Amino acid sequence: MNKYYSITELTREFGVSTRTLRFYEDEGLIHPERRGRTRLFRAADRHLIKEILRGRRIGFTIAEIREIIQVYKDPPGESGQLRLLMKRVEEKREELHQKRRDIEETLDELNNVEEACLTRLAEIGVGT
Amino acid sequence: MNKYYSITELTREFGVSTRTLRFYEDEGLIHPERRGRTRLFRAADRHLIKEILRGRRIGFTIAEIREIIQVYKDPPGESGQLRLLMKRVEEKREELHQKRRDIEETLDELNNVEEACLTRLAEIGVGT
DNA sequence: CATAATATTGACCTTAACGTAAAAGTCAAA
DNA sequence: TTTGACTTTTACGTTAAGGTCAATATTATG
Repeated sequence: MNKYYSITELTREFGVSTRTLRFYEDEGLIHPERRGRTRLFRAADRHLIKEILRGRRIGFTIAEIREIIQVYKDPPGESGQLRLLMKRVEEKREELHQKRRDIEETLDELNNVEEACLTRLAEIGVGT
Repeated sequence: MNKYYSITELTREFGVSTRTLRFYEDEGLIHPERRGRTRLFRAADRHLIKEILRGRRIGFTIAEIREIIQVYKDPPGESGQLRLLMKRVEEKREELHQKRRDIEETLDELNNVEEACLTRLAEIGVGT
């Protein structure tokens, strides 16, 4: 095991461009190894990419994602920093709860739209 | 009743700038009335703004939001269009489901971070 | 060995969603 | 009447997150 992933391998798996992965490296989110100039991605990098993309999907900015990664890499030791972090965590939680409510409401609306479509189709269907 | 809202009234309620509301008008999302040059917003506009901002929070683009509003304003009558719309609805639903999963996972992670903080704080607290 | 696939860096380009600043008009209150 | 709050339009600026293109390796394979 201990496999390496090539960049295109990962772009195919995740449906992103090489530019995107290089961009994430430039932004300090990932740090693939190198053989010569070529990037070699480890399972850990792959996993990190997965998390980055998840963050992206829910609307986190690169800066926010970087911050989160930083916290995992080296968590704060001082109590003031810890409290600050907890406050930020609480804020993010609120934000995500709101987003979840937004999604629920929108899903309800989509259901309504679909039903309206079906009703209308049935009406039309009768006359066809 | 039948009240009008001024633009600043709404910016305060929703925490957005006047630029934003004017932008939404330029983009054809809302159509406030006018008295002279001044915009007068109705309850319906206010409600629409609420929906626009909800869409924004879950990552919809202006174009997508406009499209949704359009569907409500004048739903397609032809069966081909209806089927197309239903397909789009299904896609959106998938997207939102994914997003909801992403949020759940991230909320779990936030919980972990918080717990780690508390644990660490307790450790430090002992020695302080 | 030639071709195709894949890799690199560097540089400029693009799009969305507003921000910001300028110049000017309206209206109420002190 | 002047100050302050609010309004308008026009127009250029900004930021994030990559896209796109060029020029150049490296590598595998038929």
